[in-house]
Amino acid sequence: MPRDLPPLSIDPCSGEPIWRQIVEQLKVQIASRELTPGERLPSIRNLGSTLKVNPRTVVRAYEELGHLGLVVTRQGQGVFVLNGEAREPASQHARRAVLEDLTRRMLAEGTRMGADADEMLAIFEETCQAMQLPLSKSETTPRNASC
Amino acid sequence: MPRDLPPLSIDPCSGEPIWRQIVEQLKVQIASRELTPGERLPSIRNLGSTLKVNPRTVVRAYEELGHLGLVVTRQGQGVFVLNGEAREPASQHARRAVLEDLTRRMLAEGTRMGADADEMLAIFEETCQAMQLPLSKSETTPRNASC
Amino acid sequence: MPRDLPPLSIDPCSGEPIWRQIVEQLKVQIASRELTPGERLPSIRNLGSTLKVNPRTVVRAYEELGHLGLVVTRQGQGVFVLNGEAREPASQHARRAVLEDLTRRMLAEGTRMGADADEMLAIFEETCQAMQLPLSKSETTPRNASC
Amino acid sequence: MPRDLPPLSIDPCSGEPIWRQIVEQLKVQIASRELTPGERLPSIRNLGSTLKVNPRTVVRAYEELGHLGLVVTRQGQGVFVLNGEAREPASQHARRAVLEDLTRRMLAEGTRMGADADEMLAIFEETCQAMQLPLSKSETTPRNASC
DNA sequence: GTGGTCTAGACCACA
DNA sequence: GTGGTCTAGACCACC
Repeated sequence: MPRDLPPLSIDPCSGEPIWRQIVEQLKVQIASRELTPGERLPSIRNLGSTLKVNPRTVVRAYEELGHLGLVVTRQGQGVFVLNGEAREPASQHARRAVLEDLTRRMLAEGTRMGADADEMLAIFEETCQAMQLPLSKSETTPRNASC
Repeated sequence: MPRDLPPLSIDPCSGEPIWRQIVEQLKVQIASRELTPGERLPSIRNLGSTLKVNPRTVVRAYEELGHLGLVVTRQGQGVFVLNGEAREPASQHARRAVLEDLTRRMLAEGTRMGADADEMLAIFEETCQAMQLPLSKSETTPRNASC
Repeated sequence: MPRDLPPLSIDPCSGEPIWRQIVEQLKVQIASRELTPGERLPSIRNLGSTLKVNPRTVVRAYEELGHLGLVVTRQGQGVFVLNGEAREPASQHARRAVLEDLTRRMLAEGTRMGADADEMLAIFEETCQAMQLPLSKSETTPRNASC
Repeated sequence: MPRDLPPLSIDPCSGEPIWRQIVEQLKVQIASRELTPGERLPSIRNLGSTLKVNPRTVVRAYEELGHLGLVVTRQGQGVFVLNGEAREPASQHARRAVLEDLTRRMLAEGTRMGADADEMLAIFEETCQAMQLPLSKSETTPRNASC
């Protein structure tokens, strides 16, 4: 008996393709362990009717997740989340390029909307916590007040 | 005599539309003050031939920057960077929603590629510095002043 | 089965760009509820061939309506009229500035053509009625109820 | 000795051509008698330097006003406002078509920005008053309070 | 010189 | 079927 999976929110009016919206949200859920390795994703028909989108669109999203190495399709059984540790990580150099680019875009968008770097850092740290990605230098732990 | 403007790198094979690639890079350059308020962007024809893309594609990008409130076009003169301070910022609520989403995506992508939260925080801070967005960094300043 | 949509009249010889003519007429139709919220606009290709203009020109018009917050496009499905009530109104101050300017221009043009204020007021009131924008008209209701 | 003429405000960033902005504002000033028949407009060089625009642009605007029959150029002497009564008015039918169109656009734009018909009527009446275009049914005059 | 408009047509992505 | 992107080129308007 499959547990209730975390919901997805789709905006058909957004410029972003629906299949990509699904991919992005599932990527986040997998990274934050809301979807755990070995777990089965909702069936294509099921998710399609839940989100009120064409099943073909769901197929497109699951294919993309497969290409990214996050899920695997077992014929006739369904689509399953893969174990992250099993995948070999990208080179640090490649990671850095991608992450710098994403960070630059986030900072640019935040700046455009009037946020400063501190505000964005706070959001960054909170989001790490919310996604259960621990930061080693826990700057929110109490420091000896008596010092 | 116009100064040399920072270069743009376009990948026509990437799935991302060329005009959007231009927008993203110019957004970053404006946020980081590589392009300063009042400065003129390269002319449409000029940038088109530099990037080897159709001038119409550049027009599309400049229009989008105009809708984002980052540039204005003065007829017959060119397209100019607007002063960010003049724009009224988005509500903190709206900012937060957008920035949380972008951050979640970045963290998810980083996790997928094998980075941990500390590595991403380091990249975040370096990128802030590189884009000249100062952090007050109170959490790294010594706390033992009273010690 | 889509109903017959109200016709548009385009004058390619007018100095006004065709896409802007389309925008203006659709704005009026949306304001007067000739096009109701949720309704689909004619498809780009369809309207293009109807008006004998290039589909790109129609795209330009629909994009502008999107930026004005009057329509949204759903990928692969079409362009749909948005619910006006859902949009938050502009500040009264901003409204006033724009409307005063438009009114001044209308009065100036009418004066130039030999109309007086009463004639223009009559046209104003009739047009309100034709567009189904009800006036409370307290100033024309009989005031002698207590007499 | 020419009196100080009412100022013009030009926005080079607005999409509207500068020469048309000049035309529109002068049309309003002539209709409201801020510029009286027989009066001389500022010289082309003068207005060009005042508004910081190319003198050619001013020429374009004055030409248009000439075509509209609002001013006349006397070689070597300047550009003069014509007497409105001297022009024969357009047919009522033509007037009506133009004014209805302008009114529809104003109502559509106001509706988009969240104004209702009463608000727009109030602005209409105030603007008539500000432009010295008297309305015969003076709905703002006091009615017998004792009734 | 600058940007803006319109056309014609190919190709792709989305649902 | 829908809309989105890119190209190529002509022509105009603006300053």
